[in-house]
Amino acid sequence: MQQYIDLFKALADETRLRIVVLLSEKELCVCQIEAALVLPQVKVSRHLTILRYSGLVRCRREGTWVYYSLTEPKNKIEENLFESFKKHLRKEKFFSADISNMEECISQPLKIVAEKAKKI
Amino acid sequence: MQQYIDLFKALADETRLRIVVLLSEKELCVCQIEAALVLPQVKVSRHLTILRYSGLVRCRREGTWVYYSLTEPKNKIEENLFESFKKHLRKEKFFSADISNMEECISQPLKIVAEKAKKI
DNA sequence: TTATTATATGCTAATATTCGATTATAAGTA
DNA sequence: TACTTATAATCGAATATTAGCATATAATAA
Repeated sequence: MQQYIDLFKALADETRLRIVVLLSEKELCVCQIEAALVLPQVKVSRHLTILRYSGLVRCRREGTWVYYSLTEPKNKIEENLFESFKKHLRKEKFFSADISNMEECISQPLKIVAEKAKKI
Repeated sequence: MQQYIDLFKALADETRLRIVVLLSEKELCVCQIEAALVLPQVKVSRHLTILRYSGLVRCRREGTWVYYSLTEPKNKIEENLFESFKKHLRKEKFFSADISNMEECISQPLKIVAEKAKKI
């Protein structure tokens, strides 16, 4: 029971939902998420931590950069929901704009993206 | 965007999630929900109001009794999620107990159920 | 070592959510 | 009409969540 409450709580915040939709496309590092969503470092990092505690994402460090990705679904609800995100949510205006931004970001070197993110 | 946040917020509460799972089985009146979930009237009524505002459920009055049911899904995410509830969540220990309780309730006359609910 | 860069965390104020107790409403019945 | 029953709404206290600023950590470079 609690696992489902936690799942919906994790998704019931705009910043976190946007992050999750981005990550359901691709593993990303923090500065790429900041730049794609045009959100300040503290905000992104804080919500990534919450998502990590909720078990929805994991991270791995590569030098100074930390890459985040979705974890494997822990139950059928989660599995179907995330398939649903990839299939439907990404097409919605708001989310597709985020994804376009993200795609532009990942086409550039991390240093440039980090610079851009710093100015938010 | 906001519609998805609202959806997950609505489901991110134990009482509301239990109610929604019950209602995805069958239209029910308030006292049947109280009795099935063994929760006091105020609590059930308040959360039904929240679910009503979120657009997940509707109600119709029949004499003194008010019957609640799920509305038609407003988007693909909602549609898939609710199919998922009917297919998977109902089988989980916690929810299947609620559903058994509910089934016993609906086999009895409303007056008896209302009496039982009053004692919670 | 110190400096720099990328990311995380403490602290606090603002805001939102939940709850229980009480009171209100609306329909049915005597 | 008054009375009962089923359900809803209001109020205040307790608790949880979010945001921003400042600071901390961890890796790298000089």
